[in-house]
Amino acid sequence: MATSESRASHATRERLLKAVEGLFLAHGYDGTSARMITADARANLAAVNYHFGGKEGLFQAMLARRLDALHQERLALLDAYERIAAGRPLTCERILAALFVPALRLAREPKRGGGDFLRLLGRAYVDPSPALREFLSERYAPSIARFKEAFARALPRIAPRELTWRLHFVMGALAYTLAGADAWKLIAALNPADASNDQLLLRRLAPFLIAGLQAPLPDLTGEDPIVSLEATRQARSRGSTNKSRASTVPSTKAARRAA
Amino acid sequence: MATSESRASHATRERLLKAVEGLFLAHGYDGTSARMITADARANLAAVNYHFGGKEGLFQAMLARRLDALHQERLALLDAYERIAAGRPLTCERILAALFVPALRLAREPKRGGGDFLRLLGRAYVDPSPALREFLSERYAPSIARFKEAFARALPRIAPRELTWRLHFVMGALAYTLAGADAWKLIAALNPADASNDQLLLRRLAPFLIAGLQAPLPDLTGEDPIVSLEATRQARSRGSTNKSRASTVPSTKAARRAA
DNA sequence: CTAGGCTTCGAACGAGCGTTTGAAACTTTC
DNA sequence: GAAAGTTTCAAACGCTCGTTCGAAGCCTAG
Repeated sequence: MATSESRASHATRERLLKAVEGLFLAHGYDGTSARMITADARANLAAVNYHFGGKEGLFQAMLARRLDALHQERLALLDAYERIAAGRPLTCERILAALFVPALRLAREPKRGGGDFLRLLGRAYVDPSPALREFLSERYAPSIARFKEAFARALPRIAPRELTWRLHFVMGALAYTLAGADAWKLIAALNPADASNDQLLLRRLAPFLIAGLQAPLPDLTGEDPIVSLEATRQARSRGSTNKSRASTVPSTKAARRAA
Repeated sequence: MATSESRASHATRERLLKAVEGLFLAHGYDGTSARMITADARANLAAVNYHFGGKEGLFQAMLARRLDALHQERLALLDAYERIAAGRPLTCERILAALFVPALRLAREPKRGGGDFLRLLGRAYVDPSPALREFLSERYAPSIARFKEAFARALPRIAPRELTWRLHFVMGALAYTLAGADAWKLIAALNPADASNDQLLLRRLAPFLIAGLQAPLPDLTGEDPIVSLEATRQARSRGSTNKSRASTVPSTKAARRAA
């Protein structure tokens, strides 16, 4: 003990983490190779395995460094709210605030999160690689469980099974919207006071998520009310623009015969 | 001419398209290999190159088959709305309806879309592979341009540059939310009348997107109103749960020394 | 100054990747 | 039923992947 994790500069470690952060954002897990990372970090190829045990370990360390802080603050905020509530169930608004206020705060802290934090959150949420999916779902399962419990007390009418799905949806919509909101912020690049956009954005997002959480269970059994009031006839009767469109994708057989 | 595209059964082509659809949904572009696809489709490895010219061509053909129909219906609906409007600008609600009503309709048509259509839409939108990103942005640029033009007429106060960003955000939020809404639908797996959930979902999403589109330009210049009303003190003063957390990710140096 | 633990380095390994090839099998046409 | 065209097949190609290895370099403590 006390040997590693402390003394030396670990400059290479830091450079690798920085590099993999940017590359993961741009290319995802499968699209980022160890050689790309070490080239970007100006480190030797073997450094990934030496410092992190492999590509998977490097990505997990990068994600843990960013997301541990997020879930830590989320739980702290949830604790604070529940202490204030003194036993009574929290409102959905409060629980949602505990979910995304820390995300916004970290996005504004260059040290623990940074400007790309929200985009990183979105990427991590949608990346299909099992190495990341398993890591995230395992490591943050306790945090998710705490929030699920809070929602269960706030929404006693929703069965636990359904609540699991809805919470999953909330987390997804949150990550997705925040990730999108990052591009949003680029709009105000000229104006340095871009902060309140986040606040406005979430003020609008919250009612949407709350409505979704409280939505009635599927017992309306209506025939098919969908899309009924919206132009059922137009798009069908008209042959649309024209049908020459599909030819843009070559069928390749013709291409090979030509050669 | 007239030789290909028509006569034979093309059963292998169809099986490959079906297989790549499911595999892309589960593993993304980089995570899906040609060998996985041909194994799943019970076809020879070379079939991918014979029928589609390569892995990239197969993915593009699969996406084109699903998304061409979407954008075709979107444009047809936009045309219909503009014909009714007779020169006057459309409302944002109408334009948004032209964007996502076709998506919902295709999701309910097993032939041209299918139950996984919305998830496929989301995956396609977030996949980081250049082969897909370039293809999508090039092929559907005209469609996007048409909608941007419609929004520009509906929102004359928003500068074109900003509108580009906001439209991009709308498309993202739409795809993301619809993709999330698919998991949503699994809730009602028991109940076959799960249709109106989509409608409800989009009824809530539309006001959110419209508010975002019409949001005032960043001129509030407030100091830093963010997160001010939400628990600035609690999460900081308290050391949160405990700091033993980070040990779950091994530093690998210790692991290697132990061996 | 020297010994010993970290860290870096170049080189190589086996495995899996997308793609190519030429022959075999099948289908269609006359 | 032979000829021509289309599709399938097994095998191999060159390449990149993540990982491993032993030697060399570096820093620090004795």
